[in-house]
Amino acid sequence: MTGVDEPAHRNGRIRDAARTRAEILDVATEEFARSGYAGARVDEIAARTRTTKRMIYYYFGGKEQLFTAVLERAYSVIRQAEQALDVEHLDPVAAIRRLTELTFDHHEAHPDFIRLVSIENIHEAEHIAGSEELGRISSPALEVTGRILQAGRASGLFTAHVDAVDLHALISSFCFFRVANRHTFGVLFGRDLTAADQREHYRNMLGDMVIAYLTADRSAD
Amino acid sequence: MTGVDEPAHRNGRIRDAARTRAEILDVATEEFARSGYAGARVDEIAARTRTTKRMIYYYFGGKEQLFTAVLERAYSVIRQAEQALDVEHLDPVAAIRRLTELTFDHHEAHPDFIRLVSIENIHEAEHIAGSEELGRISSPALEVTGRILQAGRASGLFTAHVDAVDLHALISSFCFFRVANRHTFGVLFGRDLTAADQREHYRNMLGDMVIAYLTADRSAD
DNA sequence: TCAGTAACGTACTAGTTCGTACATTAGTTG
DNA sequence: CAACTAATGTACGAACTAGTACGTTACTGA
Repeated sequence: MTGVDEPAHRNGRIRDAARTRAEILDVATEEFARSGYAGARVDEIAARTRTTKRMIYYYFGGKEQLFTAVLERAYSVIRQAEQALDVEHLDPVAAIRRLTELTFDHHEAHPDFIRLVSIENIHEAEHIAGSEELGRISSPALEVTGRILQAGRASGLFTAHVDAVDLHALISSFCFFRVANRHTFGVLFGRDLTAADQREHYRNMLGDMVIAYLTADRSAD
Repeated sequence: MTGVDEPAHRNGRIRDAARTRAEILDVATEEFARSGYAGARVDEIAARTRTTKRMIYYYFGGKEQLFTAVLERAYSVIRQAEQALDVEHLDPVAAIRRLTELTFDHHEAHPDFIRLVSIENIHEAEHIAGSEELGRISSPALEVTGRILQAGRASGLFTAHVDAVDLHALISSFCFFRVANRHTFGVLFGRDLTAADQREHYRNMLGDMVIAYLTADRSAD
């Protein structure tokens, strides 16, 4: 029985540019994340799609441009999720904790994305350099953070001298490290930072730390 | 004029197994850090030493084993530096701040090491897996941290529920992220986390955060 | 001093990998 | 419905790359 929306042609060949493109991106994301940029094989990516290598060059031009496209899509997925953050009704401390937990959860849920970021940094961000698109989609998340910080300072609760970018770096650091470096950390220190039964522990730890930092007594300063 | 300790042979060829081995490791460290495991070229490494590719296979057996040797040496260098930490005479808060700054400075000083760790995590630590040597040399640093934490808790200053491994992860996270992800972070948020004039700012920020976390008022718990 | 061995160099190959020339077919539009 | 174009498939090649077969030379110890 053939699918209702997939007309059976002579050799099952249908034409759907969007689907072919998307399928290539899906498989390429996995392959690049698994093997790194140089380690990924164009032939292997092609073999795991329903199309051929020819189509990768047809749609993307080459391996480099394919990797760039993979990165751009991966970033936009993450940023879209951040947009959904709704904390304006919460008090600053609760809002920061919510933001922290959202970041934590997203890193946990997208290990492939994290690997891609690691890989792109090995290559000194050369594939996304000059993409003002990425700069643009990154700022909205910071604006929410900035408003929370302002509210916290206005109410006298927050005392730390950080802006939204620094705070974002601080929060992302632990979330990123915990997932990205879990393998070497496990070998060196015998502890799995991503063990399921420790998830709440680390999630709370990060939240506690960020709140403690922002609200610390600085009367001695 | 020839060097005093380099006897001039017919074709300037001298034999020094230790030096040849070390030179290969030096060049391989750079090359792997620059290009990743798959991106690194054995021929390129050989070309940048005073010896030939044949010697890489003679001393290390192959590309994989060479990479493993590079990682093992890089880790042992870092750990040796941590051994030098002398904080037993300081009060717990000052000791933690000192430990934090040492970690921060070491990450800043060894970007190649950080890249190697990123790369090894892309490969899920397969090259150092099973090296009990690395597990052994990692623990001494934790013991120092553990003693500081104990002293801090004993004096009632430290209230946080973390052990040495968690604290190490916390501190390393920011130090690592700041160096490892500086390229993509720069493109996305327009800020260079490793800018020289911001160094003190971030060094203090991390120290403040760790201290705030460890000493936070937990009377509400 | 001379035989043995550790250290080293050259030249080559088998297999891989990115990319493309060329051929073909499914939709689409006038 | 016939030309046209977007989308697709096949087969191949040039360049690269890890690894090795084979030969040579410096050092060491008896």
